[in-house]
Amino acid sequence: MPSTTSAASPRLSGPERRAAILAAAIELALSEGLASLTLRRVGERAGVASGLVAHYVDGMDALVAEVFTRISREERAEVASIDGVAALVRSLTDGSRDAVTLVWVQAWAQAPANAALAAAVRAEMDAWQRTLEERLREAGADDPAPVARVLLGMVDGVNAHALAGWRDRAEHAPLLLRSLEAMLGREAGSLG
Amino acid sequence: MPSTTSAASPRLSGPERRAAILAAAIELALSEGLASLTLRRVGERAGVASGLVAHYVDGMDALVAEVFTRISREERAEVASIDGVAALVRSLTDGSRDAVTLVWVQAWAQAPANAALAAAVRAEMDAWQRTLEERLREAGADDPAPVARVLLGMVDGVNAHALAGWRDRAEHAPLLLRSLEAMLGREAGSLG
DNA sequence: CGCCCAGTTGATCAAGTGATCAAGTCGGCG
DNA sequence: CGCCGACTTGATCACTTGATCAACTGGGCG
Repeated sequence: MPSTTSAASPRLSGPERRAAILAAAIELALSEGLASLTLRRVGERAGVASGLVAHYVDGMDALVAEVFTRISREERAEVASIDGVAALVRSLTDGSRDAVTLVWVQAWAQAPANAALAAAVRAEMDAWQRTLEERLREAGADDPAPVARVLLGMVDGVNAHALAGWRDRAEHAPLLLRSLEAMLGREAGSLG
Repeated sequence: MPSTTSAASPRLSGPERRAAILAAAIELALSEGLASLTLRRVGERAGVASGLVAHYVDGMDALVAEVFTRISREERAEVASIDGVAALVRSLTDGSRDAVTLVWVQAWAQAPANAALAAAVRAEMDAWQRTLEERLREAGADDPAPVARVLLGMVDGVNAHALAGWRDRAEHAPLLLRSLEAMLGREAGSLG
C-alpha cells in the first residue's frame, strides 16, 4: 500500500515540495481532524523537517484554511456526478463521508479564532449553496435559495449528530427527503 | 452590572469556592467558547490563582465536560416553559442562543479528544431527544423518535450555519416547521 | 571539474498549556 | 488570645506549539 507519505524525500522543486506538503496535510486532516495539523505532525507525515513546512506555508492558520478548502472542494467534485436531488441527499447522509463531516465541524469551531479559515468556510458554504440551488432548480423549484439554505443546514446537522456516535442513521434520508418535498410544495414520494 | 466575577475574593468554603470557579468557567465558555477554558483564564475570571482552579477540579477535561453539561442543561430548563412544538422550534432558531450553539459546535469538535466530554455530549443529546419526543407526542405524533432525532439535527445544523455569519435566518423557522409537518404527515400550516 | 544557490535541516526561542507543591495566610475553635 | 488546619498562592516543571535562522547539502550550470 504505497502512499504519498513517508517516501525518503529526494530533493524536490519548490512547487513540488509545497504540493507534497499540502497533500500530506490533507491526508492528516482527513484521518485525524483539522486540529491535528501542527508544523511537526505535518512535517513528519510528509517525511520532512518541521522548518520546511513553515518555509512553504504562510503560517498555520493559512495552511488550515487551505486544507479545509481543498477537502471541501474535493467533496463537491465527487458529488458532482450524482444525478437528482434525492440521490444526492441520500449520498450525503449515508455516512460515507464522516471524515469530511469532522473537518467541517472542526472548521466551524476554529473559525472564530482563524479569520482566514472563517473566510474559507463562508466561501465553501456559498459554493455548496449554489450547487444545491442548481439541483433544486433542475428539480423544478421556483425559489430554491431558502430551501437550499435550510437543506444544507439539515444535512450538516444530521451528519454532525451521527458523528457523535448517535444511533441509527438509516432513517435520516427518507425523513430529509420528505422534508424537502414539503419545502418545495410537492407530494410525499414525488422525489422518491 | 454586578456579576459573579472578579469580586476581590474573600475566603470561601470548599464547596462555595468550587461553585464560584465553575460559575466563572461557565461565563467564560459562554462569552468566548469552550476552547478558552484554561486553568489560568478560568482563575483570572474567578479572581483566583490558577493553582486553586486545579485544586478544585479533576483535570481540565472534566471541567470542560461539566461546563458543557451545565450550559446545555440550563438551556433545556429555559426552554421547558415554552408551550407547543412550533413555538419551541421558533425559539430555538431565532438566534437568541448563539452562544450556546458555539458551545455545542466546539463540544462536537473536541469530543474525539476528550472522552468525558464525548460522554456528556451523548447524555445531553439523549436528554434533548427525550424532551423533543415528549413535545411531539403531545402534538399527536404516533412515532416521535425518528422525527425528534432528525428535527434535532436540523435545528443544530441550521444554527451552526447561521453562526458562521451566513445571511438571513428569518426564513429558517417557517421552513423547518413545514418540514416538521411533513415528517408528521400533517397538512401545511397545521402547526402554525 | 567546481562553484553556487535553491532546497533542506534541526536547534533554538518565546509563549502558552496542565499539573504539582512547598509555603503562606486567615478564620474560627478551644 | 493563640493556634491549627483548611484555604490559597504563585513559582516551577515538563511539554507542546508556531516561528526563526544559521548552517549544511547536492544537483545543475558555467
